[in-house]
Amino acid sequence: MTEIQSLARGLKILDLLAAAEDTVGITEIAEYLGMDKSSISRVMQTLAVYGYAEQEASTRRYRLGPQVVVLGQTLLNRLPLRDQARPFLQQLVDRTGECAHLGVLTQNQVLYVDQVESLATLRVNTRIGTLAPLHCTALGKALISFARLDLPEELNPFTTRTIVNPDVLRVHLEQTRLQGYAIDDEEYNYDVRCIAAPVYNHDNNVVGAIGISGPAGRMNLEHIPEMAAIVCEVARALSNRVAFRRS
Amino acid sequence: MTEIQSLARGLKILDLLAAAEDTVGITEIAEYLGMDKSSISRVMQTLAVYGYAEQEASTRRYRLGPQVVVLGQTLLNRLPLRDQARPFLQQLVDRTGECAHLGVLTQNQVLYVDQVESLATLRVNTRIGTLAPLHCTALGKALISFARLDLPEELNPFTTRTIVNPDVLRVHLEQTRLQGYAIDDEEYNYDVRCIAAPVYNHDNNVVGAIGISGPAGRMNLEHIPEMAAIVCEVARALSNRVAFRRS
DNA sequence: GGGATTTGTTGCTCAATATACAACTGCGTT
DNA sequence: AACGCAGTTGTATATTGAGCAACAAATCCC
Repeated sequence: MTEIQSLARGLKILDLLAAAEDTVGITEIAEYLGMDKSSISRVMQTLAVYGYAEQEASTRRYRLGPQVVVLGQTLLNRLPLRDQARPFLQQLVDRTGECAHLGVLTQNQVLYVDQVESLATLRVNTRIGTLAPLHCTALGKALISFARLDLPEELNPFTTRTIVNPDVLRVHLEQTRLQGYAIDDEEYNYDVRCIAAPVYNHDNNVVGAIGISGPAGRMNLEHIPEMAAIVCEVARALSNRVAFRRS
Repeated sequence: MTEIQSLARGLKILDLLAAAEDTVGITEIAEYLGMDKSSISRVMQTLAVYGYAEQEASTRRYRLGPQVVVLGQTLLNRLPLRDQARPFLQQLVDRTGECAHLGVLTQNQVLYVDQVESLATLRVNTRIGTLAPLHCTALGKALISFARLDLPEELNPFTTRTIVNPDVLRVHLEQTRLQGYAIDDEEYNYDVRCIAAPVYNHDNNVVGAIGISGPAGRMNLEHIPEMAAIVCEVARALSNRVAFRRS
């Protein structure tokens, strides 16, 4: 694996620009990458020429450029699942009162590609474009368990409830498969529970997962079965739609 | 201006991946850039490592990776104007029945950063993430005329109505400024007319523009004044909101 | 089914080029 | 007004990325 260093530098800088709160100066970037600021200056000029970065005229500092939006939306618009899922996400919100999300598998992570917010004052907001781990989110667990994928190598803990033992996780996923839906019981964020179910295409491949997230108070353990039933029902309806099956 | 070539190549490839309908093979890319496929192979590996491209397992061809969504959404979420504008765009749709858009200026182009669709059967759909020229779109003309920016160097024609003469455009923009709103009268797309007005912050700087787009039939010349009045009113209300002014 | 063709990956060499240093410019500060 | 700080530009050198060629793998096509 030969990695092209100057390209990799540029991409790392884009990541850095995204992680930064606001604009970033060339000196900071140079420090961060352990390089000379003159080199970074030229990298930034290149990124700017192609619209991936933008220099603020007044401060000469840099931020992400419009081209990243163009690319991001291009990819999102290319997911037909996304348009199809929208009304079903809305239905989930209407029927459960919690925020609904659509996730797909990429690079051993879940990518949240759509979201419908609930009207509740206290609500969970996972923005579109978020990447999250597979082993401790409901969407992620739905994806790996129903698509029968391998476990991720690293099972990092995020809360004390995160399942970090591969054997325990395997059993848990088997159980998930049997019950037809996945649950995240404060395994990624404290006070947040999620329920998710898979979406299939006409070849019976898992193409994504939809689910709801809410505060642990409302999503308490006795409500979960009925909410899960709704999630499963809507996910099944969406699968039928995706697979061109009628009803 | 010293451009870093290997980075530039990577960025060009991202643009290419976005322009492509579906996946792209390495040979095609190499041909397109006039390079050896081995070199491109390594570029693609680098892009893939950082999540900017993704290789389809079955065909070994490449597409955009999830990271571009992450970056794109990061930038969109960083625009506070976007969240603030949403209900005002909705109001435009409710009151005019046409699609409403929010645009900001970047790199001498308008970037469409939000959209609310109308319910009409025949409607104009300009997706988020679209970049469009300044001189022949209502949003673009609103941005340059009210922000008193220089004209773009190139005034490319898109329809027979596109204004390509700088002097004519200057007069037109002056008129736009006087009447308080900008019009695109089939200057970018045939059968589409748009109306837009600027949004100001508390320093009285133009931070964006909002407007509506519809088929020329409904947006006919006698309806435009009343629709323009609504656009101006809503844009003013949004400006007040943005500037923390009350009412 | 199997040879042929197309497509993507890897090893290796050499020339192109990206890097660091240093000098320069422009801003803001004290 | 002088200083200090941040970003840009010129230039020499060593790194590194490009191309060639061989390899691997998948697809085509008879």
